[in-house]
Amino acid sequence: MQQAGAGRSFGAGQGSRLAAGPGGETLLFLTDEQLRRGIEAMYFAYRAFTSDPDLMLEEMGYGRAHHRTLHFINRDPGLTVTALLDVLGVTKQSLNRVLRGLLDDGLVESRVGRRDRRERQLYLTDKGAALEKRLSESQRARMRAAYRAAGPQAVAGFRQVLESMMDRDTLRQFQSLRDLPEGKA
Amino acid sequence: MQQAGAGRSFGAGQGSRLAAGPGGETLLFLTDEQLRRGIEAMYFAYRAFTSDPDLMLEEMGYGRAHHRTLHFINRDPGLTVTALLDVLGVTKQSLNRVLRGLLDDGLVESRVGRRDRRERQLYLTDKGAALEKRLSESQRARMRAAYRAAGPQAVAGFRQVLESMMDRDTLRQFQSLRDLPEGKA
DNA sequence: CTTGGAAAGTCAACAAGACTGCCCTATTAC
DNA sequence: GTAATAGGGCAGTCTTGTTGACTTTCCAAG
Repeated sequence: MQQAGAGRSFGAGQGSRLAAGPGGETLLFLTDEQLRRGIEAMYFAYRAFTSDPDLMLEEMGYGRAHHRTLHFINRDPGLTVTALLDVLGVTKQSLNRVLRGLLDDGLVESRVGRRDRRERQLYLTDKGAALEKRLSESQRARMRAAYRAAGPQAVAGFRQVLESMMDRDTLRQFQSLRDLPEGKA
Repeated sequence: MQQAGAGRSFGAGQGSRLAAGPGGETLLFLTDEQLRRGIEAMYFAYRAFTSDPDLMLEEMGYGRAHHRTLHFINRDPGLTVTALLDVLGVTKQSLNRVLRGLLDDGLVESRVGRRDRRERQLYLTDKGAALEKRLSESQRARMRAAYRAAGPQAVAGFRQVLESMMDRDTLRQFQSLRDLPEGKA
């Protein structure tokens, strides 16, 4: 094992100090330099994180926006365009161009809403699901490897920090995405 | 305390199992769903993470590319254009437009290299340093709050996972950035 | 039943920030 | 003296985001 650099990580033990606060809780003193390292780690990791799907997408004329669209339709089949707009945080026009491409290429299917016939409910076709699977599997593989290399405690910490970094609305959005539709592999 | 959602985090204790591997090392069994949660957390957190600087930048007609440029010039004053190109991972032409803007607006200064007069060494002006400070302080504040909310162990885990997520070259780049120039506040 | 408004789609125009390819100068290295 | 390197500039393209304006479809309240 020993995935890239797993052994000699530079965690919180390097210059940061712990102290008991007035209420007894543990406080962390972090230097600006340590925070900056965290910022840079975030930048580089995110870049690496998106690099595998980006390569596949580029080959077939798609971009990151297509990936995100496929991802959220896959996670919540039948969601409306408005719901998708909300989770992606982009404008209708911006999404529409991407969505039209996916519809034209037969990766996504748009059905008239059952409750409200103005709404369009979005589903992946088999072809779309296949691409989504390819894309997400590459990211899962990277995430899995990182998790394995860093260990269970690190995984918990990773998620805690990421969640704490979100602002209220984003966190709410993230958490409302909690429940998945079916136990798909 | 209790920054947004810090308390009820969904770390590794929810469905993941630990087991002793053949060599005695601890193994983590992660479901695809848990990995997907990690992927989404990364997406939402990164978006939140860049949102504060993005707002400031937009007000003054800059973009994220300007931020990154200022960041790396600030971290390593006097670095050459090629070095900056390398760390940003973009093309010369792409950087050039951004860099020209910063030079024209008097945020960055370009001096002829001392060793090699073909090279241009880049420095922030006072004005540039002031903007960089504003931008990075907003991100440091967010990072600091997240670290405080999540705790020291979480911080270590966060960084371990991020590092493990980088591929070889990215990690090398990240780690070669290790040493900072001076003890600036 | 009509009308107001919401949901969705479409068209046009624009900007940032990536890209490629090509050309040019200054300077260093061989 | 020539080749290679560092950098800059110009032209054009692409993706993905943005506004603004307009239409169609459709539900629901008057």
